[in-house]
Amino acid sequence: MTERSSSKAQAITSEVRRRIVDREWRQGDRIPDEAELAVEFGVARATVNKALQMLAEEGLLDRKRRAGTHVTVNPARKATLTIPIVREQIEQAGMEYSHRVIAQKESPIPAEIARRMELPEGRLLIHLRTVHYGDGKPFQVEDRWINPGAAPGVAGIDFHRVNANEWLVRNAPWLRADMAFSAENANARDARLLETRQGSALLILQRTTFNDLGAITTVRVAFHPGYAMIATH
Amino acid sequence: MTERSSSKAQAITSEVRRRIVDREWRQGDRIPDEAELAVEFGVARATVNKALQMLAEEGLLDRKRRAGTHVTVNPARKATLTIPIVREQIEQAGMEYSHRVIAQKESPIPAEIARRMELPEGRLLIHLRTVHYGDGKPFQVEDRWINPGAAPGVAGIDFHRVNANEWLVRNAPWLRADMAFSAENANARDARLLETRQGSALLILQRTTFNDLGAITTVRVAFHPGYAMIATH
DNA sequence: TAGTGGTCTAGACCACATC
DNA sequence: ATGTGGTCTAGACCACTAC
Repeated sequence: MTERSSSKAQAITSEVRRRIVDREWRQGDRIPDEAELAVEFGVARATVNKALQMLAEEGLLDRKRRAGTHVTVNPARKATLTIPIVREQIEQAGMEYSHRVIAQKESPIPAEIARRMELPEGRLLIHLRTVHYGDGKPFQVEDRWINPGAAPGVAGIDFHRVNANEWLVRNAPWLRADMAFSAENANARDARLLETRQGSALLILQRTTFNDLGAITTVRVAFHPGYAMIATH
Repeated sequence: MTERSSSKAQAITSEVRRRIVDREWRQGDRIPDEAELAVEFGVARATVNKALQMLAEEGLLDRKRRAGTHVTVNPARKATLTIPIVREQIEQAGMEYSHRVIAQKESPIPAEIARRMELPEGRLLIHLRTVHYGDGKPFQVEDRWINPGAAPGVAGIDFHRVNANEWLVRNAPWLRADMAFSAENANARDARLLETRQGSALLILQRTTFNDLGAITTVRVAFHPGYAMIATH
């Protein structure tokens, strides 16, 4: 084995990855079965199983009962994004965090929001618009709808004093989330709040979270121009 | 246990998730240790271990030796994006795929590309610009640099005939990838190729891949206006 | 230093897809 | 029908770190 790692399973993933990258095992090839690899590497089959399952999750291997394990032909690229809590992100960058609530009120939800939250149109939800700043410079604008029906206790909260994101994270854990990234030209309101010119390209993140009571919250985040979201693999 | 699932470990993750969402176990709480849960659920400790490790990877639990397992206080939201191969994506949408190579030539790399690829400035690489179409409508514009030093055999390929993305995926598997999403206003060239107006907000994906020989390729993909990248959790 | 999670093993049985 | 991966078990030892 070329690589020593913290664990045997890790060492096996490294070695299998190497064989694939060095094209000893090519796309579409069937690789030896778990029992054979267990003998080759001198470990239990369960250890090989763990290693190969990690690589399958990464998308490098295709595994099927009876058919065996094959090197994936067209690996779809998977990327993991971490969407941090705004305040933490800003503070980690060494800037001072602040935020300003532009509006907090109860409103009937428009059709688009109803669709995203899988709720009937016109339902009364809490509508919240906030700007988050780093060292006084606008970092992101947040347009959020909160469903008290799925977030008990939210009705009495004054989000001028409490950060909505953090209150929700702490008090309404979710089971499922929908998320989408896109780009939009800044409208007049975005431009004003982000202190940029109308038409600037903004990275937009839309996220809706659900628990067993339904949609908790949906939010549209517009980042300041030039912001890039980094992913890893 | 409330939920029956395909496997015991899955059933345990569901039940633990339920206890967290229902706030039986609250943020910061220490949960029972693996041995106790194994007794409660009537399974081996290894099975509990597998279940809790899955939840820890998801970010719902914090696990430390000796300190035990705690419900994460500020769960950072993780999202997994799948970046499909263009052709497959277009065909899956029921459209006919085509592409057009705008330029293929050897050029010295500019500073920005050199930095991204961790190569010396001025090195001669293959520079490729391609537009991908769905039913004849521009879907994305790709501006790519390929390093023959890390992708042996690439020098002789005519990318007018072979799709670069697919050739690379098949012939130069990577070990590491850097990736970033951002938004840019369409420049004149983007606008012309995507058949949109200059200044449109475009979702931009930049990706650089590496193997043990160094950077294989770096690419800037500009999607057509309105495109959204969907993530799951 | 002791309690907790991390990992591994040898063996077993099962589920599934292909042969 | 049979070979392959999926999962589980009981037990063991180890590595970390909070106490």
